Amino acid sequence: MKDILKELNEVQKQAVTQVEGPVMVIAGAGSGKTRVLTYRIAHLLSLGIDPFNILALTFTNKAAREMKTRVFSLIENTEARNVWMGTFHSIFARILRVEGHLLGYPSNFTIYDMDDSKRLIKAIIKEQNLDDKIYPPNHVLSRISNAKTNLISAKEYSENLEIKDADSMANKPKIGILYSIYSNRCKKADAMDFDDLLFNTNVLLRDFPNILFKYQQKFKYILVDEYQDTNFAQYLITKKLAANDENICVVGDDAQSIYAFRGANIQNILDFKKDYPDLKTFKLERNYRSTQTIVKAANGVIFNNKDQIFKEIWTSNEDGQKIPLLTASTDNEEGHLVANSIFENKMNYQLNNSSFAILYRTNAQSRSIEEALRKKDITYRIFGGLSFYKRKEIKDLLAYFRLVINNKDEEALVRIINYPARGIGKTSLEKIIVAADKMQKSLWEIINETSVLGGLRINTGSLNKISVFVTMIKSYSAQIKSKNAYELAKLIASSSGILRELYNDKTPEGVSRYENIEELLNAIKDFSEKEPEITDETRETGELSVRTLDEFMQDIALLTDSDTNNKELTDYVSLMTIHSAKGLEFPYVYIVGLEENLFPSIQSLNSRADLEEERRLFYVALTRAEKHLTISYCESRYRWGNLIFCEPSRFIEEIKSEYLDSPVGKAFLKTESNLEKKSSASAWKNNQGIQKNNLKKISNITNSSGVTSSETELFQTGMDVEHKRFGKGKIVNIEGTGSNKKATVFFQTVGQKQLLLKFAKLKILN
DNA sequence: GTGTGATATCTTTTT
DNA sequence: GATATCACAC
Repeated sequence: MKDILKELNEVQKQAVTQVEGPVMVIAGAGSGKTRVLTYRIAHLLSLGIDPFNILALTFTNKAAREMKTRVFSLIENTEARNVWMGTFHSIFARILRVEGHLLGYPSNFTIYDMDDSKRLIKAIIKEQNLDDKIYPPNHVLSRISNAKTNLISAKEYSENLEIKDADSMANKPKIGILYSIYSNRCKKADAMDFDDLLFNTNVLLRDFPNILFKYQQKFKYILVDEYQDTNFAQYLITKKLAANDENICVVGDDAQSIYAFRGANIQNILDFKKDYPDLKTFKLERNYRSTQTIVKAANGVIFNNKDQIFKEIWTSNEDGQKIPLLTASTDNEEGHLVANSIFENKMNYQLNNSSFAILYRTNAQSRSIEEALRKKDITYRIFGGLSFYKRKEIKDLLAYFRLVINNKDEEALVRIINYPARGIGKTSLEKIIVAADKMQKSLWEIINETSVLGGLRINTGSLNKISVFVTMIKSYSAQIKSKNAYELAKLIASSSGILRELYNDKTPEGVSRYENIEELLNAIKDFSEKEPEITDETRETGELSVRTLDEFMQDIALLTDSDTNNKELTDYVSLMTIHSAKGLEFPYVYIVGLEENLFPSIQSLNSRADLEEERRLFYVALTRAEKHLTISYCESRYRWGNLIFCEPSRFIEEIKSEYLDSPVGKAFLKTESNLEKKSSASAWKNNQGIQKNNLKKISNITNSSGVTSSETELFQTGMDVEHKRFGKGKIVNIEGTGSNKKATVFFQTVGQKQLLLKFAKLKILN
């Protein structure tokens, strides 16, 4: 093995080689945090430490994957794949699959995602005859989630006077009851939600000392990434696991703590020393990523926060260019300005699309940007948002898999008992749910017992249909262990009627759904043919099992972000929220939508802590940039369909003017005061004018590209068109002449297609 | 019991 | 502007 330590600076090397005892690494943005983690793992392995004794925890799948690839590239030895590297949730799920029986869960328990939890809580609120205006599902869910991440059980929640008072004061005294019903229902369904994975792991380690001991022995070396984002449950679990040897190394940056809203407690990193008096602390303050300008601008911004560990991030990189501030009158114009700027930079410096990232505060902002990029024919990819696994047709088929694997999975059952329509309607289902509640049984147990089902006064037609359904699911369940994942998945997809249903749907949406199902089946095929993973069990028995459907489902249950691997796309501009950009870096970064009430978000303005979190978020955004950073805001934007006016964000002013591209920087102050004085009517008129101008500009450009008189000449870039089969779309590019003229059209449902205009029979929509 | 239009709510960020 | 739910007709 090469001497990897040579590739580290002095502090990094110390952090990597301090193998024994508690270690905390405070790693500023771009200071080589991931480098320290990966080299530390490599170093541990090079010392001959068994990979099975190493546990590395991250927050996102992306980070886990990144870490794996980087460790693999450092260590030629394939043993590295036996290190337990993964997200908190996936590692704990793995433990619970083995040990969960102690808590009364089978190893095939289902993991409920947010949608499932929401559906369930909604149903419960309704069943309890509560007003969902007083008990908004999201709010109830977040109360429950909050309790769980602080390890407060439903029972403790109801008995806690302080909580009781708080809920009564808020006129929501029933939340404790909802919590306890929700927990019961999950339990009855053999299901855990995201928070349960943490909560139950803690219960397991708390109530079963022998299990705690087992994992303490196993995980002799623990590494935790992004420690500033741990919540109480995660904090306590890692502490327990490390209690024996105290070989725990946490890496983080308090300035980048951006998950307080979901229970992360910044105090965990600030107080780490209290738990481990003989802690060794290393501060990585040298930034290798960004230019002087970017580093100093970011330092200036974060300086406005009160709560932080003092550190001075510095860099010896070049000064770099100042930060341009783009001012747009509308969100669409903002998109154009950004797209133009990217286009120019690409041309001037001969850059790939992948050198660029556009970051925003909310997912909804991506649309105007997307349109502008499409018009400029710049390939992009959106991360987050509606991922593959969240699409309806995919969730439907997955619900079949889930029910087959775990018959008690209520959410899955409700979803598909009548999909495709098989004559089991609302009334029958309601009777089943009521009976299940009364008898404290799962829905499956009700419909699986003919004697019970018979007593429910469901009409005989439906009764027969239910029993056919039960028989079908049972026949699949019987084949889980014998068939490989792909064979069984294909069988279910076709014989359940899902494939037929979608095949018969010839609308563009239907076609695309059918293709998505095919894609899912292909993914399962890949999975089935992949070499089986070496587990602890394999290690003991030497047996490599068939890759079955339930293994596949375990693999994907916790994949939520953009984890589908797009094979064709390689060079694209990245679009994502700042939250999902954490840990990434790009040469050119655009931060858009810097407006009051959007960034900082309107809901963060009430408390200092929330505002500071927004500022840290801005800090994260700034420090993603390597060479060049651009920020932008607009004076008006569409939000929930209405035009609203915006003021520039306070964060813009927090960047010292010496780092901003000044002429634009000064101008915004004027616009701000002007805008306030403008009556909304005149501002609106003004705005219309601007939009018209923009339209004109665009059509001028496209008009200039060759004119001959034929029908195909009517089509121009940017037009909205409709296609008989693909539906509505937008022309993004036109090339060729005369009868060979081709158009690239981006369709809402099926994506980009190249069409020969003389055959396409496109209808112009506007 | 099924399918279709009308309408309310939504937008913070994610495992 | 988009989605999920609801009322209503068949």
